[in-house]
Amino acid sequence: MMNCINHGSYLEIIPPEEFNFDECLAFLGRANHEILHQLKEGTLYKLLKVNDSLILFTIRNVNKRIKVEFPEGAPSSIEREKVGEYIWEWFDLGQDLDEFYQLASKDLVLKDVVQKYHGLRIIGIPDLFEALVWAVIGQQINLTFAYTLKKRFVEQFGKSITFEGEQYWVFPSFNTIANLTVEDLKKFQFSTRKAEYVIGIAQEMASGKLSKKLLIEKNDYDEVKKSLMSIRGIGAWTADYAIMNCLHVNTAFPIADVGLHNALKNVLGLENKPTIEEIEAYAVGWKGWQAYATYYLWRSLYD
DNA sequence: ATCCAGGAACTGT
DNA sequence: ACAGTTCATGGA
Repeated sequence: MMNCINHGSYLEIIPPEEFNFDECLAFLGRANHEILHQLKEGTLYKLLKVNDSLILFTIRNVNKRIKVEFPEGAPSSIEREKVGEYIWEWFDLGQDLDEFYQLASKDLVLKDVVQKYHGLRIIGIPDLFEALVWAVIGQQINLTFAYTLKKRFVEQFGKSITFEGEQYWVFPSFNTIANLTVEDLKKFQFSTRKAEYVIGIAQEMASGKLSKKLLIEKNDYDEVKKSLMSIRGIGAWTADYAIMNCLHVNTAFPIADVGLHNALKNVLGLENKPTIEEIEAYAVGWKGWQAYATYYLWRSLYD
């Protein structure tokens, strides 16, 4: 299913028709505090851990294709393949958005945003630990501070390489975090709760009780959500956030999300943020595509 | 100062 | 099952 040509020194990914690389970059570029990727003049830089090696790659748009290069020299063929798979999943390129666009073009709430950001895809978080930790960090604090906490977390416990004077980071492994104490994280302004949640999730994954593979095997949205919510620190919002960003399930719907509420308020020109009941009413026509509806509405917050 | 932030657990009914 | 309270900290 992945449409990727391995040229040896570089990769060429052929995205599906409904894809706009610039829209995706616009979304990625919204977070100027982001530490896990960098955007320079239309080129995206990212460091990826493949087995035990750290691979730096760049991606940019060349003739409607995604060109992937390796500034430090091309890794092995298998590693290049892994990088291609990562990008394919990261940009959710396996998704056929036709049905969503059909549905959204007739929806009063979504009509304008899907037209405006056409070709945008859910730029996910393929790593389950990263997806869950990022969601927990973001719980009930402003995004600016959330990025600050994430930066400290990554710079303290992640790995990095330096290339042409810039440092590139990969997210910490759950094995590293599983061995920390709450105090280790409180030093970086994590609250006691957040520290407990993050370490608990790491331990759950280190023990093998929680993994992306196990969740995928459930192959059922409700089961996956229930399973995630049984973990301390993961409520409905965090579960849906991870399900939409990591497992690419389009029925995931973080309906309590404040960003979604603000987006709806703006898009609809409301006086106040809508209630959950009102959002449920707006969303009756989004069935099967709640995650994409949410994502496009999030995108509208960054204009 | 004051309100709130891409919530969740806990407590009491 | 449901509603109210507490947690924690920085941004605007």
